Amino acid sequence: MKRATIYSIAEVCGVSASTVSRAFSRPEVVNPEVRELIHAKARELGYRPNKAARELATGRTGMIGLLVHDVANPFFPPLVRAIQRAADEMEAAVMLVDADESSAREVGLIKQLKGQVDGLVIASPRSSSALQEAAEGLPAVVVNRRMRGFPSVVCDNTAALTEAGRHLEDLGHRKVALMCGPSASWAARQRAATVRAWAQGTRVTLVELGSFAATFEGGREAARALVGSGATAAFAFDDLMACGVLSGLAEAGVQVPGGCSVVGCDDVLLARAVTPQLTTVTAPVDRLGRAAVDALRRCIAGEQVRDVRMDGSLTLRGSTGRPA
Amino acid sequence: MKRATIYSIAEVCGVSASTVSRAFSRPEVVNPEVRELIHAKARELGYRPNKAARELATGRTGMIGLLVHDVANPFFPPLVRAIQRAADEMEAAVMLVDADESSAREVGLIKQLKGQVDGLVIASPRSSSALQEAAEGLPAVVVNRRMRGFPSVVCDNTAALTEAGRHLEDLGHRKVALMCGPSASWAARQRAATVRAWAQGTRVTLVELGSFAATFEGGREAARALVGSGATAAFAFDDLMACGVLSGLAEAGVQVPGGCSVVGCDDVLLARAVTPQLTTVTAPVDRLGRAAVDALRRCIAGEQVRDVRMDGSLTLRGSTGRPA
DNA sequence: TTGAAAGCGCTAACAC
DNA sequence: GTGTTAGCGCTTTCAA
Repeated sequence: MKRATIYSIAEVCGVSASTVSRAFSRPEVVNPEVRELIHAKARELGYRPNKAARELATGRTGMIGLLVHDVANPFFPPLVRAIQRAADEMEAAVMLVDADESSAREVGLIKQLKGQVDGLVIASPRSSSALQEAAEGLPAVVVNRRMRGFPSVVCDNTAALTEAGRHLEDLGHRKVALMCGPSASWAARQRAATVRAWAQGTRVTLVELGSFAATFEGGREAARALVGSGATAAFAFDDLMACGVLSGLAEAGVQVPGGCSVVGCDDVLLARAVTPQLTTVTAPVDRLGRAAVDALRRCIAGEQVRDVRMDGSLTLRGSTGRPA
Repeated sequence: MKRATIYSIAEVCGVSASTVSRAFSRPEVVNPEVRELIHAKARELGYRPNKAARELATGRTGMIGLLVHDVANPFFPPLVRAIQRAADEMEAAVMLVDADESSAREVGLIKQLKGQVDGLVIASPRSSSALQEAAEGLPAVVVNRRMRGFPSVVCDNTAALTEAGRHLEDLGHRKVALMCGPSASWAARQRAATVRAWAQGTRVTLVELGSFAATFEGGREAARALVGSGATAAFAFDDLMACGVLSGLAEAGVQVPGGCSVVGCDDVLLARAVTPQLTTVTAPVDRLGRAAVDALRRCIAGEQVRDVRMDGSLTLRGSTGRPA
């Protein structure tokens, strides 16, 4: 009682194995009647093509790798889900690998992945030339950062962050803190640059704090720096940090938004789960994931792929308000 | 300039391909000198065994599937990470598939996975006979629930929840709410049963609310029910729900823990990110993941595998205190 | 439109 | 210890 193969089907249908193969891979070239017969029998026998055999013959695995910096960071799971869905639609399976926050592991993982996947989506905020080198020869796209040598799919937060700045200014804030993320992070640099650019030519004084780790703890640390800064509002690098800031401020007895307003970035689940809920920049995660897979598909097909950028949007919630 | 194969190495070394194959798969049976030569040349040529070929020959893929109900639920990412690490150590790759919270999708996914993986870790809170049927013939273990027909690795929260109950009683609570999770969830039933059992024979009156969705929103809904209940403390099904409860209580103007204490379960990242931080039952996620992979390995090897249970532990934080 | 046949890279008897 | 050989299941020329 073995699994059905093209041979067993061929036998049942009285045709050759190659015809069965073609009935699936290039249906249009086989006689419609024969094709239908083959499909019918295949279904009946529960035929499922053997991926390994196909891979061995074609060199294609039907899998795409997804390298994430740290699955436990709340930004990633929705992205993983989105990528998975998109891959699903193109009949590809996703092999997830978590770099465990270690850039060193990343290059090892990529090398392992090579030959196991047809292409790679890199969702890692840090760059490294070692990483580029490791991915050499493997079609790959980078998501949520730009990186030399790879097509990228990024969320552009410029407009939304600028809007957030104006929002703070409108509320009457005149001294705003910028709590920077890790300088190795592309997104952190981008966001910081955006906020600085916005502050130019406004009546707002920008106080730069940090950098801090892009973690909850990093945010608590940032809060301690924030308390003495005199700022009445603050941009956190991301929502995770922003939540840490909320926690730190609460501990210091500072009301939010009365004593200090806080703006996050990404709009992860967490952002809605804290009190007050975070004003933040919402990233179009589903679209990012879909675009990444799509770009990768084209990479694999050998097409030239252009960078994709899509805008984040400002989402106002309870963590911003008038200074007391 | 093609990739090295056992043949190219064989040629360079002046031995047969089988010897090269053996030098890797069963090194002890080949002449040490020859073996070293082969390994040296292999390294030099950058040889990486072709997984597809091996799979085709052996029938083993070297991959394990990981079916999660919803990666975006904060409970899962750390588990995914742990499983991944453990799999890594046994040279297996993890294929993650997200059921997108749909039990129906789960069975489809399992069928797809079949033949692509050597075994399956099922991390899904809902049972279904369809699921069992789908996994028929595929070595599989279930994590964080028990399920007929599969070995399971679960966190037993009985002791810790009971301890939490005593803690509340000691603090002076006499009316405690139990906010039940989805009745389809094994964990929800377990936890509810534990809390009920604890309440028996104490001076505490238990008020059962729900069931509610195991989501943040479900928690907010639960909070509305909680407010009118007269309870001064509440067990939430899990941390996510507990966070929703905090949010709902804040909205209703109820202080935590002064107006109402809240106990969560799982100790996800979120639990520490909210204010006040949640008193909760900490699950040994890393050990759960490791045990699951280990059990699966043995399943695949054909060994008889027994259920594994490990205890959760009570973690006291700010969300519990004396009733005002 | 179909079939025969070679081959993808590796493993696993089996014989030496 | 080592080589020979026969597959694993599929794709893909090439002929018919």
